[in-house]
Amino acid sequence: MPPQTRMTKQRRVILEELRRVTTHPTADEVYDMVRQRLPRISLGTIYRNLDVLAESGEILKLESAGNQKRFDGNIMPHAHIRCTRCGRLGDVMNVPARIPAGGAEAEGFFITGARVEFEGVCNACEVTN
Amino acid sequence: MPPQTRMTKQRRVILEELRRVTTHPTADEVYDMVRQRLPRISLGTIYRNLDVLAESGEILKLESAGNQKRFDGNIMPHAHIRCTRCGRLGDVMNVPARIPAGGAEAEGFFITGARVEFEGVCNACEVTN
DNA sequence: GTGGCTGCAAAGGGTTTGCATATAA
DNA sequence: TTATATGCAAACCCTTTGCAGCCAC
Repeated sequence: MPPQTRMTKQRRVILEELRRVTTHPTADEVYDMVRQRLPRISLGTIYRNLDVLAESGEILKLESAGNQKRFDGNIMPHAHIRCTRCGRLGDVMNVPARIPAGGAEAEGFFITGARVEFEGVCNACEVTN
Repeated sequence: MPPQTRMTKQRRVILEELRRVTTHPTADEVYDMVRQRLPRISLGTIYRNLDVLAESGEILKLESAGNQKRFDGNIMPHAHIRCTRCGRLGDVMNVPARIPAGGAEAEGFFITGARVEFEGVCNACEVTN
């Protein structure tokens, strides 16, 4: 049987902080947020809990472009918009159905484009299971 | 004025190898490919040239999900599909307009989903220019 | 009580960079 | 000739991991 998980103080606070914001923080940003309530928590614990919480479906580990992974306490499927300068990730609630060539203002961003990425399992991986 | 660039042997071979394949290699995969022709090239040179070539628009640095960046010698805009197991990135030429709930076989992948990511510049970055 | 969890620190993987030398233009 | 590019190696950033002690259940 799969190992049990324990709702430690650290895990609970990480989850609370992630649900409190809509900013899709990186692991070190979560670290800063949580440290204000649990000053002795370690970055390793942050990473371990983010993985556990993503694994159990309580948060989303965002498979988005960019150097650092970002996390989302809102598990409802929704699209994101990424700032190509600073990497900030915003939620997309209302976006014009058509983005004109010059760009469009929406969601606190000047939107310049969109990208579709399909995902699946390639034949090579399907064979080797 | 911007600094001039020189078409060195290394840069030319990197570009040729990238145009020869449709596999969207990572930097270290490019390294392996190029080393067969230029055994003394260094990984640092690979990274520097991939950046220069992407900057000048001769190749694409793919802003895709995943840990490692991937590069594309085909600069025509086109969508990609990523293997969630091994990270392999394929070109999307023909995909069913509708992916059924169970998934669909296409492009050498078993496609399970798709993700849209908008991109632009956030208000904070627009202000600080 | 005990197995999962923590803090700490070291290691890991991918990428960038400083420097002396080589070379395209 | 000379500024750009190279090879090498060290540094860098983000993330993962080994370990001894701790604590949720």
